[in-house]
Formats: sequence, structure tokens, C-alpha cells
Amino acid sequence: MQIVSLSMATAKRKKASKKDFILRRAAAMFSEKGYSATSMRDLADAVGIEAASLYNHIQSKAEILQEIIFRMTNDCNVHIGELEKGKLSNIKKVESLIRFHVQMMMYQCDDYTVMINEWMHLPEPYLTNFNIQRRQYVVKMEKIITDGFQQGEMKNIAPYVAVLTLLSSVRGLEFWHRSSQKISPQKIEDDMVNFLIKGLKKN
Amino acid sequence: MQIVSLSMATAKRKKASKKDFILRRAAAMFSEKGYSATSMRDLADAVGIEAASLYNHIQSKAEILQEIIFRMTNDCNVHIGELEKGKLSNIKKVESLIRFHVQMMMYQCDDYTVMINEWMHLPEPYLTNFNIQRRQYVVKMEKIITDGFQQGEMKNIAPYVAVLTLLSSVRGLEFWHRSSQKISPQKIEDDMVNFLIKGLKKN
DNA sequence: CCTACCGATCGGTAGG
DNA sequence: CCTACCGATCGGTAGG
Repeated sequence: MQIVSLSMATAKRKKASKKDFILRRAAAMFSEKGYSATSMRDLADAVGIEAASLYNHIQSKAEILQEIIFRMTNDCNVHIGELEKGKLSNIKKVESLIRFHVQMMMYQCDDYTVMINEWMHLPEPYLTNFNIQRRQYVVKMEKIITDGFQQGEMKNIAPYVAVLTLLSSVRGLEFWHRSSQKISPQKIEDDMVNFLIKGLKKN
Repeated sequence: MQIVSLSMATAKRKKASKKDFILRRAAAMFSEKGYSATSMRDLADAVGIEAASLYNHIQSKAEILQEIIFRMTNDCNVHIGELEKGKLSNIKKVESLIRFHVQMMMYQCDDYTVMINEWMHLPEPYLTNFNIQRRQYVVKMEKIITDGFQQGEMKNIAPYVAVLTLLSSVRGLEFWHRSSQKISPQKIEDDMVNFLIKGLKKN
């Protein structure tokens, strides 16, 4: 009984790690060529198996996209949830959000890029789910900026514009990631925070 | 002779305007679903003809993408060329660049979005050509920011980070464009300029 | 501008 | 995990 459940756990772990490997390769290819331009045969080649064998680990091409994207949205929701519970000043909350997104773009570049560039290929009902989550996330960010203005920490900039700008700025790092990277991740992160926070902070 | 050349000119103009119509529809669809996920049959439906008939106006699917993208890169090059010849302060040059990109995103949204999101589907040698042009454009922007620092107008922010941030910020407006647009184009443009220029300006 | 059609490739399944 | 294969759809051409 013990041995059975142990070997089942092992089998499950092995299978999960092979699936993880497929998801990682898929994220890299979706990020580089796009979801639609990546075929299951391309992906199978990158994984080192036949296309048909992929279906022992995943159910469909769309499922791969879903898993990549909703793993990311989950991380984002966890982070902003902790911010909401925490006691940072609003300006520090914005700084934390910028650093969080910059770090995702630098250390989970493929997954993050797939989320921002390929979400429209999610099949329903996942597409609607994603759009709702993104909308909620934006509203939460807007609230932080509105609070920051009302509490005298920030300038009176339209929260909607600020949030769109903050979120999209990070996308530029895609090119940094593909380039020779003469600037260190830490310096990029600090420069970006300094640059963006200056547009918000009072004084 | 006169009549012949006149009717040829008319025929040419008519053909050009039908091709323009196809390009506009294509830009809208490439922008919404991506280049790879848009089939020539989808496009033909949107234009109102059979798929085969498209080929009387264009040579290939890739040619459509090329025309959309290189029309935009040409506009960008013309604008920054005029800036280089002009006598604006460096900070005013940056402001002009921001306004130019915001306006492209607001008034030529489909073409601009296709350029930033679908360039990787250009076939060679166009892909290399595009990458070279983008690199040159970034270098020109970096020079303006470096000059601005040396002449005491701007803070000492890494030009590379500033340029990546400025260029990618505009991409957020994609969501504004798709939404109910409660904020006027002029206010969006001004807010964005204020927000981004604050991160650069000294004082 | 259409009908008819091409070979290639797509996501995915059956069966072992 | 593989071989063999499915119907659907792809970009594009021939011929009128």
C-alpha cells in the first residue's frame, strides 16, 4: 500500500515534470513565433518526440496556452493581493508593482510574453475569464493610484493612463532580453522604477 | 494618346484604391487575430470577393504584411529625419516623438499594431531590413537623450532604458482604443507626455 | 473576378 | 511513445 502510493506519486511527479518541460518549450516557441505559427510538429521536434506523443501529456494545443497564461495571471493576482493586505505607502505599492512586472519580464520572459501577446488565442470560456481577470487587475492598480493622489502622495494624473503606461512599459524589455544585455538586470530594474515613479510622485 | 494615358492612369488609380482597401481590411484583421491566424479566405470574406481574386491585387499574403509595415517604418523615418534637421531643444524633440507615436497608435491603430506585433512574420530579406531600420531608429532616439543629458536638459538615465520605455508605453493605448474611450484623444496624449517627460526632465 | 483545383500542412485520433 | 492515418484548411495557381 505504501509502495503503491509512493510509485504513483513518483509516476505523477515524473509525468508532471515532463509536462512542465513541454510547457517550457511551448512558451519559448509561442513567445518567438506566436501561438498560431507554432505547429504541434514544431513543438514535438523541440521536445524530442513525435507529434502524436505530445497528447499523452496534454489534451490539446489550446490547453498548453491556457496553462501558460493562467499560471502567470495567478502569480499576478497573488502579488497584488499581498499588496492590498500590506501596509506600504501607495507610492511604494506602485514601486513594488513595477519591480514585480520587470522581474517577471526578466526571469519568466517566455511565459510573460505569451500572456501579453497571445491571450487572444484562448478559446472560450477562457478568453472571457482572462479579460475579466485583467480588468480586475487594472481596477486594483487604478485604486492604488487614486488613493495615492487623495492622500497627497502623487500627482493628479489620470489613473487609467498611468496604469496602461506602467503595464506596457515593461514590454520594451523583450528587446533587452533578446539583445546582448550589456546592462545588468538590477540596473534595468532600478532605472525603470526611477523613470516611471518620477512621473507619478509629488515633488 | 492623351485618352489612353488618362484611362491608364484612371485604371491604375482604381486598382490602387482597391488594393488600399484590401490592405486596410488586412491590417484590421492582422491586428485583431494576428498574421498567422488570419487566412486569405477570412480576408477575402471581409473584402467581399473570393480568395483567388485577391491575387489580382496582391502577389502574396506576405506582400500585404510588407506593405503595411514598411509604410509605417517610412512614416517613422520621415518624422525623426525632420526632427534631426530641426532646431528644437532635446526635451522638445522627445515630446514630439511621444506625441507622434501616440497619434500613430490612435489614428493609424491597425497599421501601427501590425508593425509592433507582427514584424517577426516578415520573410527574408524584409525581416533583416526591418530589424536594421528599428535599430537605427532606436540609436537616433538614444542620441537625442544623450545630447539632452550632456546639455543639461535631462537627468542621467540610461538612454537605452528610456527609449525602450518610451516606445513600449504607447502600446498600452491598444486597450484604450478597444475600450469605450471615455477619455479624449487629446487628453490621453497630454497625460502621456506629462507622465513620461517627468521621468526625463531635470527639475 | 469566378470556379475548380493543387500539394502541403494543420490539430488530432486509433491502435498497438 | 510510435506508425499510420483522418478530415479540414492552408496559400496559391490555371484557365476562362
